[in-house]
Amino acid sequence: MAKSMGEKEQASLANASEILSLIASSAANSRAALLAASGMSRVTVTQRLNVLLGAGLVEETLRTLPSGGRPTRVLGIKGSAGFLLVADIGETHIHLAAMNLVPDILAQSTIAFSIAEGPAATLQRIMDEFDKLAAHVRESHGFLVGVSLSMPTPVDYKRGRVVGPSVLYGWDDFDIVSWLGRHYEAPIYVENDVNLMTIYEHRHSFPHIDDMIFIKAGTGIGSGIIAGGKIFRGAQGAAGDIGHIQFNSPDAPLCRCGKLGCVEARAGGWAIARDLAEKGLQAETARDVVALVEMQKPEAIMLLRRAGQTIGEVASDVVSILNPSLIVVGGMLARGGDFLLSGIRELVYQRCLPLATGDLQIMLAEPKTDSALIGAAHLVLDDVFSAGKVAEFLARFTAKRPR
Amino acid sequence: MAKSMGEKEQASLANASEILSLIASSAANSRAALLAASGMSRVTVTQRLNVLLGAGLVEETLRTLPSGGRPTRVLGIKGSAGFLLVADIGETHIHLAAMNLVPDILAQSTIAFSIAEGPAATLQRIMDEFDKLAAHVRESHGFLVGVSLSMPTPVDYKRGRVVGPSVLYGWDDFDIVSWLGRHYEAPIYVENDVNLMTIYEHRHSFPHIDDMIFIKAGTGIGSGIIAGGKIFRGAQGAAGDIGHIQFNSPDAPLCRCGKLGCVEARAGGWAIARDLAEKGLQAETARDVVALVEMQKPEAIMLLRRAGQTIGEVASDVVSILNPSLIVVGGMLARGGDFLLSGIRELVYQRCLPLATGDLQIMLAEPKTDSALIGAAHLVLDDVFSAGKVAEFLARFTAKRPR
DNA sequence: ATGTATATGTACATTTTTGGACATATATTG
DNA sequence: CAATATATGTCCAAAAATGTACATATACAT
Repeated sequence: MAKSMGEKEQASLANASEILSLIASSAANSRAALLAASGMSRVTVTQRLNVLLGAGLVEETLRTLPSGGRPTRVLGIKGSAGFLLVADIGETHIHLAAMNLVPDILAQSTIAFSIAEGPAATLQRIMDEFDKLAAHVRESHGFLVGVSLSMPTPVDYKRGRVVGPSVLYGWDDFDIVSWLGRHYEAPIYVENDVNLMTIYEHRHSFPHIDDMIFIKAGTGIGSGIIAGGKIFRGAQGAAGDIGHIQFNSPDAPLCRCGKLGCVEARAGGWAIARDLAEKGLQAETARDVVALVEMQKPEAIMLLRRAGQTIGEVASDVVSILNPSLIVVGGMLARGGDFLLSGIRELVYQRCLPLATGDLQIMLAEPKTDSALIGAAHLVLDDVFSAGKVAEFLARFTAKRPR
Repeated sequence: MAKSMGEKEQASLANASEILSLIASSAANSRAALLAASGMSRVTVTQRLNVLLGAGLVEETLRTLPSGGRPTRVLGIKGSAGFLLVADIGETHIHLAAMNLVPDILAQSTIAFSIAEGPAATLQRIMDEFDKLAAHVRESHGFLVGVSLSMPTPVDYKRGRVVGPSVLYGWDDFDIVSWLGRHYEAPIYVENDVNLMTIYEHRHSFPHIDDMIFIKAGTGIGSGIIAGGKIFRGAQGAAGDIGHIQFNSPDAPLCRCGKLGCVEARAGGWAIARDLAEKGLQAETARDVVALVEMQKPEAIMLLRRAGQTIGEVASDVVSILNPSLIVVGGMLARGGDFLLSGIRELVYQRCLPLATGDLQIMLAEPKTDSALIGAAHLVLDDVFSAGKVAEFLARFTAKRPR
């Protein structure tokens, strides 16, 4: 009898997948909205929702919506229904975290990273660290929902690996997803850090904007594209790679990529530091550049503004091509205040047609260290709860939780 | 009793919407595929499909797929289940057609167009001409499914109107969709011609390519973007407007838009004609330019190749930003043979990172006069049969057809 | 406090959908 | 030609979803 009960509930959970997907994707956050969005009858919605509430996957939040009558109870995924393991691989350090499904960071740590170690050894160290982090949360959040890695390089998202020659020698074409997949019974995601920061900005600050660009101006220059409300990756996952667009000029500087006159070689943090050093100022990194700007050094301010103009030049191309309604500028250089931004705005308004700039907003991102990490969590959650994959999630949930 | 039968069939038709959508969108073209795609039981699929077959909306095509057993009968929308009225407004002429749902052209005509007439008078003349065309097909294709207009200007698709100052003085912000909507009981669509040509290329020649660009090189220069398998329009419908991206150079020519050094002012048909005329050759239009190239005039060949390089320069920006897997080049200048194409390829391969160009194809479109018209039809059909709108289509179908 | 509006739960008869089981159609293979 | 594989139709009992009616919860307005 107990078994048949278990089976029954399992079956019901499987049926509740559509409801779960709607709630998780924020497509519907109340019973009434579920009714409208699902097209199912009230009875069915109630039943399936009750299954989800009973299973602890969904909860009624404290928030209610005024309605002129009994207030609407707002529904949401229960943050503690599971946990995620995410890691942001930088050029010198790896930042790791265990997160709930909100997603909030529950536990985090940082370990050193050396490219020389190679992918397998590095991934092994990440797994070891993940084990420690998981130990903190496994009791309270029982269920590993997904694993997600942020990479400082181009990533072919579909194939789950780093592509193209990049700062990570030896990682090119290493099948990260398969390697990690052998050790976890949860889906693995690998994505480029700029795309993840873009997802964070979109999901966190501008969820209702469908077409936007995030520009990361740090050591290098990169961007991420939200098109029709979703991250746009292109054929190889290389979309948004604006750092190596070239401009002709007599003094075109040599870029790290071997070409002349790339945006990055003109406006990247390393390029500004190079130019400052030439002028006798102490600067090696993007952080140094910002420090000099904060110290009101006129050379640094001038170069940051000029970098903004260069970025504005590509940004104006992006605006002409994509016609976004918002450009968010983040990365270390964006912490240098409005000098960068005003340079960007200047060029965009100068070079784009009024049609494209009429409703265009250009603004700085709020400084946020963990944005790639949180973006990596959103990536997992969006995929796992997507219409096509909720069923799979529910199957794993049912299999793993204690009966 | 007869009435209750009618109601019954009507109700069944409404239920068949999902099946219809799957067939119309080519997401499933056989009973087995419908089973898999819909998730419904075989019995239900059979029943609903029979309703659609009975109503004459869907048919078994003559084509079968080999299966190692009884061959799969391929299903498709019945072309004669309805008709479309489409018009392609050019700068001097309007090309109109009545089309079936394949979509094929059933009847067509061309009328003169003068901008001075203004939108209301022009639309009235289009409607008159549509009436004549509809007379030819109403008997055999009873049901007006949709009306679609191709415009030679930027269009805000969502708002259904021409936007921005353009060659169509007086049309800016005129609410075309509402105006026509008062006269037809069918949905009205208005879209930019380059986007429609892009849709045609995608749907007709490259349906399985998800990320591609169509560049129209004619009098002006424009482009359309397919991102994730769908046309991408941006916030105001101005995405793909590459003709007015500027390049700095000492000799930057003045553009029609008032800026200096736009792509169009360097490589558009009018710009090449201008340069040829300066060299003493007889040329006013893009067609003249191509004629001179076909006559092997070295000046014309040189300028066409240089135009290709200029277009290649923007194309390389587009590739860096969007990472498409295909660029198709069409428009009048594309009929000048490979000179334009080789210029484009040269610059793209020179300026883009290998990651983005590795799997990139760049090719000429097949010359096709009606591509905007057919694209306009695809636009209607894709929307009308989309998951969210099939139900509405079925309701109109049921209401209009004779009982 | 009372009335009204909206949100939400539940029992039950009715209608739909599903899962098999069984039957037939039409290829390919030997 | 027989054997086999896949495609497809249909009957029927079982399961699921729906519509309806009735009941309760909680806010706002008077």
